[in-house]
Amino acid sequence: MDRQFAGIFSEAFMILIGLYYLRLMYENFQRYIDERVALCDAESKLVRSVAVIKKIRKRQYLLQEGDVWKYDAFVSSGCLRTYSINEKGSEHIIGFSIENWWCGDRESLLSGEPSRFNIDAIEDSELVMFTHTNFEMLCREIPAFNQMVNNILNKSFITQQNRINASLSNTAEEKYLNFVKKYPEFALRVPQNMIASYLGITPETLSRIRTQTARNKG
Amino acid sequence: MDRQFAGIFSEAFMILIGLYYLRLMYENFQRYIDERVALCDAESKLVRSVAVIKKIRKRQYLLQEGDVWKYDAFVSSGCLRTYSINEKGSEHIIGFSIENWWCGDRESLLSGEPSRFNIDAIEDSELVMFTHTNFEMLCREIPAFNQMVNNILNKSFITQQNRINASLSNTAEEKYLNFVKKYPEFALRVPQNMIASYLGITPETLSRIRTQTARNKG
DNA sequence: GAAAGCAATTGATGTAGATCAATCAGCCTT
DNA sequence: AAGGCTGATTGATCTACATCAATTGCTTTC
Repeated sequence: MDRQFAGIFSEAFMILIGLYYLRLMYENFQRYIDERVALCDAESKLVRSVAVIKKIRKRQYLLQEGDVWKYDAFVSSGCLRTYSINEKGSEHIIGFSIENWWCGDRESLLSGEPSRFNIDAIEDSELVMFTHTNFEMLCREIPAFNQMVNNILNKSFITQQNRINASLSNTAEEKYLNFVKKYPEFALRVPQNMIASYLGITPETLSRIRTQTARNKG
Repeated sequence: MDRQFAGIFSEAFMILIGLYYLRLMYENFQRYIDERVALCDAESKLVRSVAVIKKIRKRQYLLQEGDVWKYDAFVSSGCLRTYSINEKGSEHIIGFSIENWWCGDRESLLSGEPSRFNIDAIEDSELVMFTHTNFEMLCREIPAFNQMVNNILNKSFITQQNRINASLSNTAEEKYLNFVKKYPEFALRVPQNMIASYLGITPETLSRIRTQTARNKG
């Protein structure tokens, strides 16, 4: 009897912990939204009602090449990478996503074609996801939400433009130094070989660049 | 008396020709819109009422580094390039815009900061331009217009994503062959040295690639 | 706590593509 | 028709970065 009680208790406890975590994970997204737009109570509830929370472990795939991507996904904690694999079998990292970034393959999402990219977790991660249908509904129903999404898209566009410019104009060393300046968080969390891949250089070259610049600084 | 009449006549004639051209230039934009959205008469007129038509000559600047870009610009004929100049003084072409493309510097437009890019005409060109304030008004007043703009932005984002992927994954030759496949119009109209700059290779390398691939095809 | 993976470093060597330089061809100008 | 630009081609050489290979220090795993 005692034991049974303990069992029930611990089960209930686990459920509570589970709910608590879910709340935490969503709260980060809530905060992100609140910082950007002022939603009324009904609107907030609408958003919350279609949000799906997903946890994925380090090394786990969120998307595999060949699959169709159907979500809009917000990273509430952790870190993921989006990358392609070319015919020669080498990986090239298109982008990283940490807390408060979005991730996914927009091309596959909008075209309905299978993705040419892979996305996997570099750290255990937590996501707030929306099916694209729901996401479009939110954009339609909540103009301010739509406006926010638009801003994000605009910013991403600009970021990519700058990355293209950098890839054309800069040497390997310049690319790395600019990267560190622009994304110091990444430089600390992401393994060096992945940063190299993102910059379009080999891990060996990046290692040499680092020892050289460190030497020059004294 | 005769001569004076001839003068007036020819002047009126020139004005008519001028008006005719303006109509033509705008018509291309009108067609572009009509292919994408169904606007009612009042909406079409609203768009037309804030459109400004601009002609620029080959080699003329549309935007110079350091200036703030304030427009949304549609290319109704001709061809332009957007490029940056790095500290070493070398030019790098970020993008080309031909008929039915848009051009400008979104970063400067949205941030209000001076642009780091130059835009000039590769051919005599005709543009339909909107001040950003007017353009935002159109997006606000005409939901379908807003939707169209959003689609364009999404597509541009995807295009850039793919360009980044190509720049990381492909050899110079692959980049060129993909470029020709994807944008055959450009390959014909744009001088080779500019294509090289766009691809991030030197004109010499591009020339060698071309002779080699031609030889291989027999 | 040994074994197995994985990431980073360092060295030796290779190469795609850059740079430098000269020539050539097609133009616009006068 | 002649000179002057601009862009393309070709050759010789150079170099930034890649590739290959070995070593070392880690985490992860059983």
